[in-house]
Amino acid sequence: MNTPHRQSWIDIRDRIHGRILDTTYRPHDKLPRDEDLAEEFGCARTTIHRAMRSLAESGIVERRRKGGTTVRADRGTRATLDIPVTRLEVEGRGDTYSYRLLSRKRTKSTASITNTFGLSRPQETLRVTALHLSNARPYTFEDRWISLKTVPEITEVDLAQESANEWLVCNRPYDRCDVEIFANACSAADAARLKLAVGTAVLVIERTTWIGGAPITHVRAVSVPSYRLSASTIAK
Amino acid sequence: MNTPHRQSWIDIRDRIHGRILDTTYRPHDKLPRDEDLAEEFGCARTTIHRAMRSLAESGIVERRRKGGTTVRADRGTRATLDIPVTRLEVEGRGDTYSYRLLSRKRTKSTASITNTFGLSRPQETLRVTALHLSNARPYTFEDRWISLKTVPEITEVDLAQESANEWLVCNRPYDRCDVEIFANACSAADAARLKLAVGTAVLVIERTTWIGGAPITHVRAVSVPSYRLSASTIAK
DNA sequence: TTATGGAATATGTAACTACATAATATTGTC
DNA sequence: GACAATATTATGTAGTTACATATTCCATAA
Repeated sequence: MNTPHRQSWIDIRDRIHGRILDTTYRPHDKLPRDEDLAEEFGCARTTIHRAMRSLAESGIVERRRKGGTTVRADRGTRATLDIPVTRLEVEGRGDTYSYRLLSRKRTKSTASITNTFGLSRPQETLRVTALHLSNARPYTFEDRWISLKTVPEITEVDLAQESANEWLVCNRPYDRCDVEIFANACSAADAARLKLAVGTAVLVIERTTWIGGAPITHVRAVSVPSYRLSASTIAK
Repeated sequence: MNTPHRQSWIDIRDRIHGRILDTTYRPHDKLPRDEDLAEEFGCARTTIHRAMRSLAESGIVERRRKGGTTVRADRGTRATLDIPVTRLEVEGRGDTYSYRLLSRKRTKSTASITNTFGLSRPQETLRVTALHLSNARPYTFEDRWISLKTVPEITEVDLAQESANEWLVCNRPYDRCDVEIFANACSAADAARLKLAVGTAVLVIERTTWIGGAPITHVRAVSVPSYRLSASTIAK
């Protein structure tokens, strides 16, 4: 009698992936329909579907209704980046975290920020600059703009005590986040705050978060030269 | 008679997310069991499961067998980064891509590369340096080490014609990829290759890929100052 | 008190069915 | 031949059932 043999979607995924690796299916090729693969592998279509979703999420194949599944030819590197809350990042290394509020000012958004927020006219914002320290040494400087229309309560938060970042993370979840990462020569102002030489190469992370289409905050975070982002993609 | 009312897992996800946002469920809190939520929302447990997996992938909740689902308190920013193949990135902007092989040498891995590859002893490698150009101007310089044990065929590829990157992407898929991103002051050698002033701030992306535990390649890619990585996380 | 070894339990998932949805393909009309 | 309406089709997913698996918890033994 036959063994029902429950098959794991991971095995199926790896077998399909294997066929892409050994060029049975080449870039631009169309794969068989889920149903045919299911029959071939002797599993349910849902299992094929689960495997395919994983491959699609990894950027290995592309799936379209009615269009079928094709092997992507433009596959680069796809990695999931985790940018932790600075305090936890520092403490996670066993270092001592501290935080210093540098400035806090109610102001209208500049043209650049207005544009980043996708608005047609300037809006009232709270601009906050602050320094995150690791073992009492400057670690990350942040220059933040908070929309007072979206987050009016921020004016009542004691930002000298609690970083805007953490207050927002805990109280203002977002449904969209844009991130930009680039290298920059440290300006005189940033250099002074981070105690670096002017022109030092620093990593800048800019983030803008939104909720329901409304901008919450935009922040430019400049970190010391030792700062590194890392990611690892392992097939599950 | 009652309407069966098919519910989407996306709706369910948003409702659960909403409860996290409005602090019905707070960081560290344990959520009800999937089965109870299913009954409450009037849907199947599989639908709750699908929604929960999405929330877990976004880093919003943490799930453990028997342990249940908890709201993460250490949530930072999680973004999926796509690092495209350089040629496609340049061409995608409508610019003209070109490629120049600078050097190609068989050599033993240095201590640093040996360590990166997770090996105990040096291994034979092919070291390749090359320049990617956009509109005939230097764009990215890459310094690559390819394991000759894992990829012996690379010696037969005409790397003056085809970039090692693209050959590897098409012929040597990987199941693990480590990525590191940081800012660096351009060395004299890198500056000459990219036609930049020494010390210019540049973004460096280091990647190591593996297949079945065996190292394939390690590459250090240095890009011109205008280079930016960007990512956007939109809740599906 | 400390191991340890087995229940109990919450999540994980495979199979099956039925239907939803988005594209594409086809047909009909002008 | 151009275009719009319609049929077809491959993937997407909800619901159900049944079982798998990882932990925690607890009872028992050392």
